[in-house]
Amino acid sequence: MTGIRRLAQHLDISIGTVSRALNGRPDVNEETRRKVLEAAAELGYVPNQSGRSLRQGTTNIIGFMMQTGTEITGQGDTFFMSVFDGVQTVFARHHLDLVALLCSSEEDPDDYLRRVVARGFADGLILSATQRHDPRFEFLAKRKIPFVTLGRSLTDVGQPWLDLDFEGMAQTSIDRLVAKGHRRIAVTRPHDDINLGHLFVDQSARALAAHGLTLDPDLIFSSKPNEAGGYHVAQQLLAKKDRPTAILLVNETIAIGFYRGLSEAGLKPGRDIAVIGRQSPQSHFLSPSLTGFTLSRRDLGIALAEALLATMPAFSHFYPDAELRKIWPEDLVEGESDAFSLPG
Amino acid sequence: MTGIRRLAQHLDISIGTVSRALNGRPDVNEETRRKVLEAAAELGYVPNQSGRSLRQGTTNIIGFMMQTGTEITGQGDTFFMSVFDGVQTVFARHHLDLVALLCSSEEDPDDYLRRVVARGFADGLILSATQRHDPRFEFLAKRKIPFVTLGRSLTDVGQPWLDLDFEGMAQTSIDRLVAKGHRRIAVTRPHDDINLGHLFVDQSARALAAHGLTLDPDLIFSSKPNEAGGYHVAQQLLAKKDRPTAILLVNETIAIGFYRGLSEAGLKPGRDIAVIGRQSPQSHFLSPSLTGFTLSRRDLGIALAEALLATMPAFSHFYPDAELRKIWPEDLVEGESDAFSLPG
DNA sequence: CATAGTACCGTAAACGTTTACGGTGATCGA
DNA sequence: TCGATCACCGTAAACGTTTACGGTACTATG
Repeated sequence: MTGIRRLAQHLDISIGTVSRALNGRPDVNEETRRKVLEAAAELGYVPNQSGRSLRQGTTNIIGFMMQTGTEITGQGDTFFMSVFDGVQTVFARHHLDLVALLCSSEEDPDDYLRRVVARGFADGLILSATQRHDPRFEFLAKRKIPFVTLGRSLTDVGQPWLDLDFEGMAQTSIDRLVAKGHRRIAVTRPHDDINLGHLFVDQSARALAAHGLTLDPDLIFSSKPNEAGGYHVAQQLLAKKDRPTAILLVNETIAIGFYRGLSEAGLKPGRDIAVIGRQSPQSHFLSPSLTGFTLSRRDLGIALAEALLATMPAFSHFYPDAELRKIWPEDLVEGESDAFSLPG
Repeated sequence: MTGIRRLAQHLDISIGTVSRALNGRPDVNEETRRKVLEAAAELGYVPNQSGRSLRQGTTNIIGFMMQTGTEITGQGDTFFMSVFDGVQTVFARHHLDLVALLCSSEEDPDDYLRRVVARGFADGLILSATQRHDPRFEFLAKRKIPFVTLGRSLTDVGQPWLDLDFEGMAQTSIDRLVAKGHRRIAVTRPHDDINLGHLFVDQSARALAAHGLTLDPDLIFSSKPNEAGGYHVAQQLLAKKDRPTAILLVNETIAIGFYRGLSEAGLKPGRDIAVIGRQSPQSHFLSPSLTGFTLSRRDLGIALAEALLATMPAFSHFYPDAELRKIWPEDLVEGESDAFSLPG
């Protein structure tokens, strides 16, 4: 005798009533409900998730898909941990659990997702590292699995998304640097086809064009999103004959390596080259201090969770006016790294 | 008509045979097995996990419990991502999935674990951030849930564990610094009751004692395991009248903040104070280069997975001689940060 | 008092698997 | 030819829930 049956026997009532009492159904006497809850606590009863989800086709789990490989690690770390925390605070209100679905670097992300969905693992999903053309979107849409993405994509199936304001960052940065007299400005972009790279580079080019300048294709540096990538960017940059006077770093983690690369060549950000990047817990301890964009990762996680729940029938009424598609604003924190300016 | 029943109907055989074919049972004709597998692939059939786990009481999921809070983030980031990758490569061989169980910073870890277990969420667990006295151990042992911990504890319920060699690191570091003439050596430790702090500090004291020296309680700095913690340690250290000439940093992430704190006061590691810490992807880009310990996180993950599986009846025969309790060796990478030495 | 309505509860089916058990036809040895 | 063995397959129960449905006792209403 296990589970709900044990509880029912202990109370000498039917399992149906026990279930109703526990699930807050109206048609159960408040007195018996009290007894049931009491006994459940006493016996440490927790509903078996397999039985429950088999019956209702729902798992109370939301999956956040991530890759465990070392390549993506650079941006996967503390950033997501903080986002998770925001997501959790929202989910906790609805008794939903968040788990990170860890796709091994050895497995194809699309295959992995297929498996997860077919198994009926989660009621909803959060995707990140969205590719420019992302087959996962259509797959999920076809199966009617609610999901939200952190990152826009050209593949649009009507799902909600949140994204960082890469275009705004590009625009603001370029305007700022041009105002300081810079004409030859470099940008970085991730090495893969992740969508944010396109957004950032394209907008940088447009912003430069608005000032009558062009983005030299030779000054677009691809880099892996980690410290080593930044170091490599510095090396590439230093090898150029006609060195740029300013650079935009799209990724948060590469600044550290980039600084190191510069300093090994005797160069200093803010004195010899203007650098604008993005803030992170690590970058706060760079010297000279980094001029860069910042945002509340926790708030981002909250918004992400709300956008997802707003599209799930069971929860949508809680979030009637959630922002389903939002470009998240970022603030520029002024540091010393872009102090370098050129005579008008 | 769904699931296995659909598949069976499509092939015009019974669901029992389909199930046996898919699960590799011996008593099924190889020809029919081929047909079943073919049809399964064609129709994209994947067994429903709820049904399966309800029946067999097993989930094929291993959970890695983590906290999402920002405090622990400092050590939760890239370190675990790499460990995950190693764990995954082992699990993939057995069709086990690894998920990260994200305990919100707002929830008590013990309560969270209780919930996870009661729900029958995972077949096995990996715990990290082990406390000196960790109630989770006894709880899991009582329920006979297989688990392995990353980190020793005073609470021993016979479970396998792997741990970093904090005592070895302390010993090696102290010996090395004493040989360079240092007498007044500071150490750091995590701010909470996590076990590794005790191991590290105690062994440092013993190692000093072996040289006839003592560990000044005033030179034991508690810090949060992140960059800000390191910065704070530097400030505390600089405020001492009788400043130590060397310091051991137990955590990987604090070096960056510590460096920054020193440099703001015009001090330089390796010139004004000897620093020994632990390597991380970030620390590679510190200047002067950090003398510190390193290890293969991926291999650690592999060993962790093997130790866990060795204690699970269904898999133990695959790992007859897995190391169930191992202190993981680390290598010292010599950098410039401990170049500072004192006259004999 | 008869009827309708209400509040509460028990019964049993259903979710999708796995697997013990039994059954069928074929092969084989005597 | 006949039983025994074997390879293979179908049947049905079971895992722990939820929930539609129906039933009972009580209350209200006329």
